[in-house]
Formats: sequence, C-alpha cells, structure tokens
Amino acid sequence: MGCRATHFELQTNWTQQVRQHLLLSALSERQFSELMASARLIDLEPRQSLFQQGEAAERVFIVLAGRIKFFRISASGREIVISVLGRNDPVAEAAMFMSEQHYPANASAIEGSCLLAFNAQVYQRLLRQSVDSCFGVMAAMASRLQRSMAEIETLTQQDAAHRVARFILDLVDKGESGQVVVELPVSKQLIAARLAMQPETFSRVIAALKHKGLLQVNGGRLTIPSVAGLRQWAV
Amino acid sequence: MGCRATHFELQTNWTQQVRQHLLLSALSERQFSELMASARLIDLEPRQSLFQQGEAAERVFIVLAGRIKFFRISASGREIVISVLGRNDPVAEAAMFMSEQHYPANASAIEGSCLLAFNAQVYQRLLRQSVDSCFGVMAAMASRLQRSMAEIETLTQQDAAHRVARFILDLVDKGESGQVVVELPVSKQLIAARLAMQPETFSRVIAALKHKGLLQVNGGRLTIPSVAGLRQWAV
DNA sequence: CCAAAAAATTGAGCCAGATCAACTTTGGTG
DNA sequence: CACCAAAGTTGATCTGGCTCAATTTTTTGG
Repeated sequence: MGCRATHFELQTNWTQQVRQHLLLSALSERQFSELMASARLIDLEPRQSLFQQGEAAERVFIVLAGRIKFFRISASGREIVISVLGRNDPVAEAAMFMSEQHYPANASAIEGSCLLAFNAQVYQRLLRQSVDSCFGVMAAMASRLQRSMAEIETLTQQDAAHRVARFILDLVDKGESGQVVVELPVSKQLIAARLAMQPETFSRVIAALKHKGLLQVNGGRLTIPSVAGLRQWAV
Repeated sequence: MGCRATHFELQTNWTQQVRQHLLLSALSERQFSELMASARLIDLEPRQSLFQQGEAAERVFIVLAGRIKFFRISASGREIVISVLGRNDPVAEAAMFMSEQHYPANASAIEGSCLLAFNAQVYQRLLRQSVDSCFGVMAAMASRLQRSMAEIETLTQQDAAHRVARFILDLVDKGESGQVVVELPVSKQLIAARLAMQPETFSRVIAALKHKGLLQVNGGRLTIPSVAGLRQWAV
C-alpha cells in the first residue's frame, strides 16, 4: 500500500512510527496486529475531504504526513478552523466517545496528505482490554482540551495584533529568545481564519509588525530579530 | 459532614447521587468506598475560590449543588469565562491527564456551592483497575471537547446579537418551537463575559431583541413568544 | 426596613477591524 | 514561456461594539 504524500514512500517504516504513537504504544503485539488488520492507508489530494460533520464516526485516524484542516461551517457560511493537524496528530479520536457517534466537524487535506485509518469499533474493543491505552487516549484528549482553552483565550483577546503575535510566538521553541526564522505552517488566509480575522487584517498586522522592526517577512518565511523583543511587545 | 448550600442538607442521599455519576458508576463497591475514604465535602461561599490556575491538580471535584465558574485571567487582566458548571458536572477531571498536572484555569463559586472532592492519585489508581470507568472519563472529556468546539464557533461568529440569540436558544429544549419562558442561569454580566462582549453590549442586544418583538424581558426571566421565530432570525 | 453596594440600563463618542475594490505577486498548467 | 487562477497586499470607507459616564434598579447586610 503506497502513500503519495511528499517523500513519504521513501520512509519505509511508517509502521514503526505508528507503533510508538501515544494511542497505540500500550497495545500488545497481538492487539496491535489485530488493529492493523482493520487499518487502511488513505491518500488525500490537496483540498480533498476526509470526512464531513455529521457523518457516522466509524473510523479514527492518525496523520502520517501532510496537513489536515479540522473545521466547521457556521450558519452564515463562514469557515471556522478549529485546528490544523500535522504529523502524528490523531484525528477524531474523541468522536468515538461522543454520545451521538458522529464527527463533530469537517476534515480535509490542506496539502497532499497520508493518513492511517482504523476501525473505531475495533479500537474501542481493544481499549477495553488495555487500560494503559485508555490512559493514552485520555492524555490525548486532555491535551486537546488544553489547546482548546488556549484557543478560546486567544479568540477572546480582542486585539488582532496581539492574536497574531501570540500565534507567531507559538511557532517558536520555548527556549528561544534571540533571532529566529520560522515558516508559516499554512497559507496566510488560513491562519487569518484560525485567528478569527480577515486576510486583509492579517496582512496589515504583519505589515505593522514589520514596520515596527519586530519582524522581517519573505513570503511565508518570517525572521524575528528578537524573540524576547516580540514577546515583550505582545505582553 | 454538612453542606451549607441551599436546601442541600435536606437531601440526605447525596452519596447515592454521586454513586451514579458517570465518572464513578462503573466502580465496584469496594473501589467506591476506597475513593470515598479520600473524599471531602467542600462548602464554598459566593465568590470563594476553589483552586487557581497553575496549582498542582491534586483533587478532582463533582458539583453537588450551586454553580462554579471556570475561568482564566488574560494577559490584559480580563476575565475569560471558559464554562459555568452546575450540579453533577465534574470539575478538573481532565487536569489529571495533562502533561504538567496543574489546573489549567481558575475555579470559583458564583453562588453558595457544595462539591465533593476526591484525591486524584487515588482516583487514577482506581481507573487503572476499571476500564469501564475509563470509558466514563473519556465520555466526559469528549462531551467537554464538543462544548468547547461549539464555544469556539460561537466566539468566531462575529455578530454580538447572533451570539446572544444562540446562547438563549441553547437554554431552550430542542423540541420546543412555540412560546417558552427561560431563566438566565447566571448574572447578565457573567453571560456577557462568556459571550466575549461587554455587559453594556449584552444589555443593548437584549433591548434590541425585545424591540423586535422576539423577546419579553422581566429581570432574568425571558419570554420567547416564538422559539421558531427567534431561531429563524438567528439563522 | 433602610442604607449601601452591586448589577443593569442608557447615552455619546470613538476606533479597530470589516467590507469593497483595485492592484501585485505567486504558482501551477498547457 | 505565457496564461490564468489563486493568494496576498494596499487603500478608502463605514460600522459594530468598546469606552467613559450618568442613572436607575436590584440585591444584600445591618
């Protein structure tokens, strides 16, 4: 089974990568192979949909390569990006436990992506045999809740410039404080959507930060002359 | 051990109520009593703090009576209400599983409240002995994630009036469509904070809805002449 | 039951950010 | 290479909701 995403075929040992995943590492060899028997590799073209809000949540996924956009469509037709998921991120692992077992949002590929899909029923059955795996799932969900809270905090913070600054700082390693170069993980309009602002506003904020000397911009590549300085400005 | 919250002492069988709680119902009698041995009843005065963001998450709670506000303080000093928890809601059940076992936000009582607190260590140990209980925890966390997503959707929706309408409609039973009377669950300023707007704005929106004939207001008691009508307006 | 405090309402002015529109840059394709 | 579509930038304008301020209403405690 091939996986078309960039450079991924070269990496022969995706099984091993997955074997050590938080959600699966506690499974015994037998359990793991049983799960893998139900598993499929899924290739997605850019913009291709993985699942839609409301569909029966029959499968759980792990992103092997690429980027997945997890989003809802608001009543007014606007797209609300809940999160952007990348390598090793689990997708829809919580949907299994929701009262109505339906996907709570849409998921689609931002770029060519490859995922491992396994059957939710089978996985749940295996979970019943492995408390340690349950703890893995709970840890995953806890971290998601934490992110979610941070997200709410970001959105409630009313200043667009500060939301952007916080977002950029999140891309930088915690330890850094001097000059750093970061790459925007996704298109600017997508980031704007995630930060609940218009692309124009995002563009203007970036321009303003550049003007203040807090940022140098070259397409999606940002140079931060002083991370500490940006942090201080962002407060 | 007494519990001062309104009318609560009259209710002699809180143990039974708790016994059937999603997080505990799957425990065996032995396990349950072991947990209860580490448990304490906690009475909170209005405005009294239960725990603060960053504290070591040593205890997990279940609200027996009253209302608890779960909130963060933003960098700019604003209070961000993440959720309002009431009877039977678990508090901080996810904090146990976060990488750093610290409470991710503050919790304090809105009104006189009573909670059951039990030791997180003990509970985790018992979870390891009871897969079914793990499933209870996962279900609780899943529902929290779902709420959280709805929250993000609400916040991203930029029109204050629509956020308010959506909030009011959430108070109404799904099936309803005719005239309904609902009671605002908490003070208006708290609702305003949860909807990421100023109390003044909330007040004006309510006034506007009243003016449109979509609402009648009497203090915290709202009469909706036509739920269907309000739904239609809110789109 | 009254006084003081907290909550809620209402008004006026202002500004951040949305919207609409034009233009430039980037990237993919025949 | 040239073309077209999508992404990004920049400008001008307009408005929703925040701020400050003054009342009114409700709640609480003595």
